[in-house]
Amino acid sequence: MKDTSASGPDALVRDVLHGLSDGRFAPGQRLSEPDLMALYGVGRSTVREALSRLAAGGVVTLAPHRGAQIRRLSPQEVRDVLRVTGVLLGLAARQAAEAVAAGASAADLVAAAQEYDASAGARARARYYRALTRLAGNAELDRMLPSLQVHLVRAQVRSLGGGDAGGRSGMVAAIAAADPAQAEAAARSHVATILTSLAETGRESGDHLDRSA
Amino acid sequence: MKDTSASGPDALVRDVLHGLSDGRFAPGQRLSEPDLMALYGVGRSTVREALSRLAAGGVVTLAPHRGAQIRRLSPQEVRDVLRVTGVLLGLAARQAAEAVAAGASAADLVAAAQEYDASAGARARARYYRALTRLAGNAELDRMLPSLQVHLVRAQVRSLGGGDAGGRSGMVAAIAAADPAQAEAAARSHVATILTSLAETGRESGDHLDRSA
DNA sequence: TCTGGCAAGATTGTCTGACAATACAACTTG
DNA sequence: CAAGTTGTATTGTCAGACAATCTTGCCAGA
Repeated sequence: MKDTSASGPDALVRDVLHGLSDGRFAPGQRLSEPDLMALYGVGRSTVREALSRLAAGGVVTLAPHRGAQIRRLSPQEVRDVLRVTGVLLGLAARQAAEAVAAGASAADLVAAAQEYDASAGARARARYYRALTRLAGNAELDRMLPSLQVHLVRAQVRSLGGGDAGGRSGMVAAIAAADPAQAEAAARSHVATILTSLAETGRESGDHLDRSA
Repeated sequence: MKDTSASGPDALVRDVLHGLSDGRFAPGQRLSEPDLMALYGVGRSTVREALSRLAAGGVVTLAPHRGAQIRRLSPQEVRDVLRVTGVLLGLAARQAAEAVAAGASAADLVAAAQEYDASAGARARARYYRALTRLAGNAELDRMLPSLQVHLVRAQVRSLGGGDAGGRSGMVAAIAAADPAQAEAAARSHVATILTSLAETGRESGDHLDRSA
C-alpha cells in the first residue's frame, strides 16, 4: 500500500520492513499467503518469493507447512544479534578508517551521522549505515549488515532510542581521524554499551510480550 | 543426482553447494531454469525457489531477465569475504572460550579439529565448524557463517588447502584454555595468515581474470 | 466433566500451463 | 561495413490444481 514503485517481490519486502518500523507488523505475527495476496494484489508466486527473501534475511521464520511468521527474538537471541553486530560494525569502522587513511573523505559519513543524531529517524539511520559501508568499501559487509535484523531488534526493544549518540560520535571521530584500531574499539564499546543498557532495562521493566495471533 | 533425500528446493541447493566443492559447478557458470528443471526433474517453482535461496546466500547472482549465474569473486571480494570471516570466526572463538570458562566442555571441538587436521575433507571441515558454533552457542553466528560464501572462495582459490593447521590449533588451544581474548586473537591471526598467503600466491601466479561485463 | 481420538477445514509445497516483458542474437539494409 | 530491425529464448508473474500436512472443532467413552 505504500511503495508500489518497485518490481513485485521487492516492493512487498520493503513494505514489510517499513511496516516493522512503523508498527503495522509486529514480531510473532503470522503472514499467510492468501492474506498477503489479497493485501498487495499479487499472485502467490510473488508472495512466496518475497517471503523467501524475508526468511533468508532472517526477518521471518518459515516453518514447513506451518507458514511464515515474523521472527520473534528471545532476549538471548537479541544478545546474539548484538554481539555479531558489534564485530561487524567494528570491522566496518576499521576499514572505513583505513580508507580515510588512504585518502578517502569522511565528509559524507560525518554529515550522515550528524543528521542521524538530529532526527533519529529510520531514513537517517539507513543513510548513516550506507555512508559507513560505502566508506568501508567491503561488499561483503554491505551484504551482511542489513541482514542483521536491526529492524527486528528495534521493533522489539523500544528502549533503544536515539540515545548513546556519544558512542557513535566517538566512533565517527576515530574514523575521521584515520585511526583503525581506535575506530574498531569505539564501535565495539558502542554496541557493548547498548547491550548492557539493554540488560538493565530488561531487568527492571520486564520483557516484551506481544499479543500475537 | 546426489542427495534426493531432502525436500525439493533444499536438495537442489545442497547439490549445487556440493557441486561447487567437487568441481561440477564453476564460478561464472550460468544456471538456466529449463536446464535445472531437466537436470533435477522438478518443476519451475522448485528451481526458482532454490535459485532464490542461493541468491540470498550470495552464491549466485540473479540479474533481472538475465538469469542466474554462479557468482565469481574478484580478488577484492575474496579479501572482503576473508576479512568478514576473520571477525566472525573471532567472535565464535571468543564465545566458545567464554562457554568453556563457564563450564562447557571443549572435547567435541578438539576432536573435530584433530579429525579435520587428519583428513582435510569437506565433511570434517563442516563438522569442525559445527562443533565450534555449537560451543559458541550464538544462533546468529550459526545463521551467518554458512551464508559467508567461503564455498566460493574455496572454489576459486585452489591454494587454500588444509595448510596452516598451526593457526587453527592455536585457536582451539586457546578455546580449550578458556581464554576469550587469546582465542579471538588467534582466530584473527589465523585468517590474516590465510589472507597474506593468498596475496602472495596471487602475486606470483597471476590472479583470476574474469572477463566480466 | 474431562480426555482421547477422529474428521473436516485450512494452509502450504509443488506441478503444470500460460502470457507479457525483457535481453540477446541474427538478419537485413543502406 | 555499420546501424537498425526483427526473432527467439529466457525470465517474471499470474492462475489453477492437487497432494501433504497442520490445526481446529467435535464426538465418544471413561
